[in-house]
Amino acid sequence: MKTLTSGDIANYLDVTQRTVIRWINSGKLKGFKLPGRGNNRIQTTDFIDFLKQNRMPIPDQLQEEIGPVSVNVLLMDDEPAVLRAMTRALKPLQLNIYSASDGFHAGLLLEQLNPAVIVLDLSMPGMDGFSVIRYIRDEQKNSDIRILVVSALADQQLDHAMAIGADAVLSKPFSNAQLRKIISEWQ
Amino acid sequence: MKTLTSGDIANYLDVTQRTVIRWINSGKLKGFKLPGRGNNRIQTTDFIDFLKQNRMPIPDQLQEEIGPVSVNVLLMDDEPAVLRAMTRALKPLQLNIYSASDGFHAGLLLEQLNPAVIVLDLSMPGMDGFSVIRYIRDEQKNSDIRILVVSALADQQLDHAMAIGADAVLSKPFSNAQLRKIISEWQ
DNA sequence: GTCACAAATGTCACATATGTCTTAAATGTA
DNA sequence: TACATTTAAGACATATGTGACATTTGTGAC
Repeated sequence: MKTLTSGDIANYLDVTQRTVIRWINSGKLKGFKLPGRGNNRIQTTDFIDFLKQNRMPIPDQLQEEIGPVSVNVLLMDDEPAVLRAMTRALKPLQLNIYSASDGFHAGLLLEQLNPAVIVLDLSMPGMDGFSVIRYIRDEQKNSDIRILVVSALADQQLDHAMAIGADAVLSKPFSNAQLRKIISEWQ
Repeated sequence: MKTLTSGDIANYLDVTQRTVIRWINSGKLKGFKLPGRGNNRIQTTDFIDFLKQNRMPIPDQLQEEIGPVSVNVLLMDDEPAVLRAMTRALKPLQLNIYSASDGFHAGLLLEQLNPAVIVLDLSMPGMDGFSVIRYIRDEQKNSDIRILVVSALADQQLDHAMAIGADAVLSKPFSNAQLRKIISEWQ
């Protein structure tokens, strides 16, 4: 179990150790206390989660520890043709692109890949797109996932998607360039 | 009696061995001393108690020590009423019962729980029950999962389910006793 | 712009927990 | 047995948590 001290994190982020301790005590940063006087230890993975959740850059030294991170993108749409088109459109971005055409595989891949980005069609048979967004946003473990909603539904529905946690929406039909632009901005 | 040395614990917690010895000597961590020079030994259970008391994370390697692995059962059916009925029926068996009423949650829970048993309705909207069976049987990691198919479809379909990997089938409607009997035989 | 205000972060001192280093003895291993 | 490795303990160095207070930052009103 690799852990960091409050001082380590203070150095990483160029903040005072005092501040790190306050984050820990207020629950913003997960950690645990040694039995002595309560010196703090933070697991590296928890620290990285903390960084991702707050959209903070990951220090170079930590990048080495966790190895090269593969950026996974998960496309959810019930039309295979749309999936193929989006895959082609995103190919130049050098990401690992996976796609699911039904709810079962969407759920499977979401757990397996822990993707950085999800492109979600709101209207898939047997699966409520809104509940997918809600699920992701309620699971703090997944809360650093970026969600792009693509749909042919009315603007009102898209607004609702944004309200419950989507990071961006795109009305169908859209161009490859539009899709690429949004995704690439999240790298 | 499985015991740990001060060095073992130091490694587990990413602390100095010197610190572990201080915890033991101050009574914070329960242990006993060998007659020679007083080298310390700590029982695994005492160590785990210590971790729990101080709200410290339990290292992965020790997870197995803390008790029997729970047996998870995953029910997949699109009708909540059926899920509730099956849950009630299986309650006496003392299992951890989870249920999914759509493909998305079915996939999620399958990955999360790594269940020992799956009860699968073949006809769920937006999800092909046969492809679920095929998926599970193709993934060797999941190959020890028992699959019980419940369905109102014709016998021919049930035979096909058996052919591609189901362990048992049950025609709807069925009794609580029938369901319990099959699941309990798999324990 | 600037003014005010609240919240977050920084500074400092002090007691103490933890780390470092060394050495001799115990334990592991063949 | 003989050798390698681990261990406990002392002495000292360093890092840590806390409280009280100073400073900076973000925000909205004017």
